[in-house]
Amino acid sequence: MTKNEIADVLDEIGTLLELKGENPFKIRAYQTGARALEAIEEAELTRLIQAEELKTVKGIGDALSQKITELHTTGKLEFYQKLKATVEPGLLEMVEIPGLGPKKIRALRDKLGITSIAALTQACNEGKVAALDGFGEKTQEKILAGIKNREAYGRRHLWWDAWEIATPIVAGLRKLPQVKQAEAAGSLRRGMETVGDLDFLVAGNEVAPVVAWFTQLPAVKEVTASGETKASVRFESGLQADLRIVPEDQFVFALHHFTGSKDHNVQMRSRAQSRGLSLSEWGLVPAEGEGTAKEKAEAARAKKGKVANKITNETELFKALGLYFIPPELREGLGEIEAAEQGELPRLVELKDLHGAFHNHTTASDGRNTLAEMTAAAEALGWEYLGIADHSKSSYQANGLSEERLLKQVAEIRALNASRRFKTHVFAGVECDILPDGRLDYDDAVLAKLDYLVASVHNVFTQDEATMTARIIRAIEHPRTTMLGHLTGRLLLRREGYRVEVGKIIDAAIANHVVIEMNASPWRLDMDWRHWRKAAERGLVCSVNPDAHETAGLQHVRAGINAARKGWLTKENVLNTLDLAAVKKRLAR
DNA sequence: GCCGTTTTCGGCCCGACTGTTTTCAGTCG
Repeated sequence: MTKNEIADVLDEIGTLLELKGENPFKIRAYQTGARALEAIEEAELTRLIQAEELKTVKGIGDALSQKITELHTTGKLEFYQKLKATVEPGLLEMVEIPGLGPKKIRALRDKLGITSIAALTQACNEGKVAALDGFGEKTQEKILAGIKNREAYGRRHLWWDAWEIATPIVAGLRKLPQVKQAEAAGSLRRGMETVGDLDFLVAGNEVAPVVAWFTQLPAVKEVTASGETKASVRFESGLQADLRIVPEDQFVFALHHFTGSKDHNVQMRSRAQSRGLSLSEWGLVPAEGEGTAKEKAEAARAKKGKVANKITNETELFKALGLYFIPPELREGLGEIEAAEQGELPRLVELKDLHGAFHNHTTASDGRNTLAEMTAAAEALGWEYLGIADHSKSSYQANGLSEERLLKQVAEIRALNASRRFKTHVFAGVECDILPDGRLDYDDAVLAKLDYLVASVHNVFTQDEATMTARIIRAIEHPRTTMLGHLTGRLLLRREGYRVEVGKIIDAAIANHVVIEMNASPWRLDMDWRHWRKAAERGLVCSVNPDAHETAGLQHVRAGINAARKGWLTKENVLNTLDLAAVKKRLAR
């Protein structure tokens, strides 16, 4: 079993234990263990298991170590199977209905014998649920609405789509006279590849006009809540958004809190606690004494107290806990706090570091803009160079280029550069299919005419993991291969990637001086950011590639930079931060 | 179930909101 599959099992064990009413801390231990596991590379996991050192991983102890080992070696876990047999499968589905948690689900099962969503729907319609102790009319309605919306609104959204909606809203909020500061927090701010909902945060004292502006936005389809400090809406796409308005001196704490992630916040609070402090969205206050953290923070503000008042931005908040500023993208609870304590946080790559980008398509294959249009767009972005890489001949469906058409395009590119029509230099490349046996799609004589080559898998996704891995490694070992395209072929929210042994491919890429791309298409963001930190430490070079099929697609490098930052990458780790002269030198190797 | 610059036992992040309640449990983030 792969580590992600094992992590899924641990998460499910956590949910099953919840449904059985187990100790909440035990449940959390399984969830923490799952997160710890996801942060380990596949090969490293194998090594740890063989060396019996799994217990050295923080969050994994005796029990989890034994269970992970069993899952990894046999693909099964007796404990899990027995546990699963004691909980009706329908109850697991019911957890996804908003407003229903383990306690209520158990009450429904114990008192009404409900073990499926269908039975639950019927009981609600018959009014039986409202009659239960602890339930009522509102709860019954909410459950029915939740069941109805589960399909339509339960899904996540691409970061890019969420960002396009959020950006003008933040700008609009900042223009309101009542607003002192405004940010979009949450997974959007952390640059996650997909976003569940939007969290807007505003500093200001007047609530009503801001809420009114927000709930009357043209894109709003439905206002789901509107209160004294908060409003919630749903957009046409099903994307939900919360707006919170807080006093100006609380803004920084709320911003940090609602940016998350949950794991990061848990660790930060734990750290505060070990220093005799209590951290919440209200402030950072001494932990001892009477009252909640909220009351203490309010008291501190009322008398212009020291702790809460001094901190006006996140840098100061982190500093108060002995940490350097942690960029939002790193706040996943994956070691960023330890690194911040040691002063070992990387200086993350930024959008403005890019001098150009490889892997872009034109009308020659399946792009929607011509070579000249794409080059003009790159010039408008201030890029020194643009790499063209249209599809190769085996990609019939994408109008892949025959040898003749490819060589014609190379000649066109050479002529365009010679004409000095654009300031942007164009590199002639190809996105070359990796054939099912790992060979490339053209003869060496043709490939020798190119400046660079992106090797990608576009067909026969069904090969088993070992075969696919060997196929890709063979392509990496080809002397003409510059970089590997979309490592797994995944399409976010639509299609899983094909199965590959990522660690082996990373090893092969490093050994052969092959770059692996961060495909910046918002649907791909492949290779996944979770692999990059360790891969880059071992010497792997990244290229942030837009995979643009039209001029607007070049902008997608923004999403790629996000993902690269989540992977702890610096400017030095990214090929296309090099200037033109340096890139030419690198490609000539 | 995990973990330990006071602990190998006794803790484990914190608060808002909702709906159901006369003081709070459950859910959510």
